[in-house]
Amino acid sequence: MKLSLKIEYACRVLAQLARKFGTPQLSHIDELAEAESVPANYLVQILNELRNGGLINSRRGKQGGYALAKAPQDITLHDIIRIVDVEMLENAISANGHSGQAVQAVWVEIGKQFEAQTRAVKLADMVPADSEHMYYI
Amino acid sequence: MKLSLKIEYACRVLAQLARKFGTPQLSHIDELAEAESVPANYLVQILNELRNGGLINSRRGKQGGYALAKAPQDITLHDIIRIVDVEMLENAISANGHSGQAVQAVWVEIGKQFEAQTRAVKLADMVPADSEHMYYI
DNA sequence: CGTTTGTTGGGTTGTTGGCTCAAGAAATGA
DNA sequence: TCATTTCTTGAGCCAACAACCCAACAAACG
Repeated sequence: MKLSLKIEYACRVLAQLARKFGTPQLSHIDELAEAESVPANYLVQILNELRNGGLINSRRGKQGGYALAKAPQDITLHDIIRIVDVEMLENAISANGHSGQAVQAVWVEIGKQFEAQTRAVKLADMVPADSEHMYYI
Repeated sequence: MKLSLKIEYACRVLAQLARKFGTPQLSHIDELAEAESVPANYLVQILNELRNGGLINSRRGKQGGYALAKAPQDITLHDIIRIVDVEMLENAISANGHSGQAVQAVWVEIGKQFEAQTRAVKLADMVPADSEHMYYI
């Protein structure tokens, strides 16, 4: 399974934000970039998309930063992919050629299975167990 | 689920060859390219990889052409992908950053599921039912 | 007002998927 | 043996895109 760095980065950064969920603490870009080994200048774009997608909130100015907008149990992998790399979920295979229909049908089915799996995975599943700051339900 | 055109082409062309499996007929490139709407010049490469991968046989000269090397029931989608686009099966996600391990684990699992599905699909499943030339078992 | 943070939009750059082309080798048959 | 047909091999092209950088701007706060 091949995936874009963008998705990988988004998952890691969201997992990092999940650690502080429930606390009033905000994380800023440089902290996140440092903690999750993501280029800060690229992370800017990803965070913007995640905010526009409604997964995180942000505040500007002093004491500004980012925080999850929902509980880690309420964010699925599907949500993340849909926001940062929707192309991965679209099934772009054509039905051209004599065998196009039959081949397409097989791949559509595989695509459905994949989508179902992304819906089953929660952000909470991607937060390391040894997380120091536990979020309280 | 996003996939390369190369895989799409390979599936269609193999499905086309599957129709003639069991007969002594060989298909040549132009026929295959025409029947499955694949650029002939590109198809050359794909057929070479499939031959090197052991899925098809070829003969040069007059009355030359291509034919399946195995029965359509004995070729899996996994075989096809491994030969023409192995990258799709490798899981290239890193474990960098504080949350890298946990995120990687989730994706490795999804990758395993995907691989299992590709192993379950046979070339025979991609051959249109309305195929004129039926191969005999 | 000045500093700190996020916001926005525009580059840049290297890689590669998809495709083309041409010279060569083998098989056939006349 | 020669011409024709087919596959074989290797090289090269090109637009598009992933990944990343940067600078000007806006708002929050003390």
